[in-house]
Amino acid sequence: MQLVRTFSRVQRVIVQTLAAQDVTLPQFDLLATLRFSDGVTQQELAERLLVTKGNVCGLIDRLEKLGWVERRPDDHDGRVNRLHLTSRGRRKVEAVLPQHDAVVLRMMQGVSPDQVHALQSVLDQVERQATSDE
Amino acid sequence: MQLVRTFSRVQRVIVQTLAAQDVTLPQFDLLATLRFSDGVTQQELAERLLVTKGNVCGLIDRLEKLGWVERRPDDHDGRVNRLHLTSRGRRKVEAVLPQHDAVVLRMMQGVSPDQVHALQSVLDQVERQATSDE
DNA sequence: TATTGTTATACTCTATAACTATA
DNA sequence: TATAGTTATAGAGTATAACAATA
Repeated sequence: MQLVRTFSRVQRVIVQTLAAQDVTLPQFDLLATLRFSDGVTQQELAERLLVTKGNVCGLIDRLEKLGWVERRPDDHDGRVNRLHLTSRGRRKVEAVLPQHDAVVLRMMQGVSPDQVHALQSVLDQVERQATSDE
Repeated sequence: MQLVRTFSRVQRVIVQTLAAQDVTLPQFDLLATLRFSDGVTQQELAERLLVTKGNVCGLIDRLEKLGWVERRPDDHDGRVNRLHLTSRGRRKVEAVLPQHDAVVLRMMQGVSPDQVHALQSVLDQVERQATSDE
């Protein structure tokens, strides 16, 4: 399956690009999610990232140690933490995103707008199907 | 970037499918490569899988312990190992491949033949570009 | 009781680099 | 010397499961 091989190749390029900025893919995934959903709980985040709450806990530990993320207790529910980017964390993700996008764009060079459009609808379809598999 | 999110999603589904058959993605990658290139050296394999020879060494250690792969010394060069699937290994990969393909096909459900064709040319392009980035 | 988050354990994968044996 | 493979180390990520605190 060419599809899978190309996916792996693309991902490897992305991982390398992130590594050059000292971020892992799961970390970037988390930061990028927080950027749009500031204040989510760890449980919500685990569901969104498709990992267990135990793993999210470890991820956040590392990101908190890096000073990019912070836990704040929920006002109404003593069990819940709400997650927020620190200003350093926001600066970090804002710095990484353009480079990330640039790499993806570079890999999409030579793909015509029509093809991009077609790809988009294919991806929508695949996304729906992949999500329903879980 | 929708592209990246969908890629991750697809890969996660694939990893889960492989896990249900007690194979990791790197292991499957290696087995599938050996299936078509029986007798490659560890160095060649490392280049093909884009990991270091040290990592390939560990991967093979685990696969040898599972009885799926074996190292055989090269006849002419005392430094070289050539890698072969055992019969159990071949049975394993032949058992996993159809399920793997089925999952990919299922995710591609609802994508028209025209779109698949378009996707193919996009992937070719992306593949070329991604490879040149390294 | 159920849920949120934490902790412990074990394993795979990866990067890096020093090491050996052979060429 | 250069190359093929091995070994050591350290770290991230993941799965699983037991645990504490709160609801």
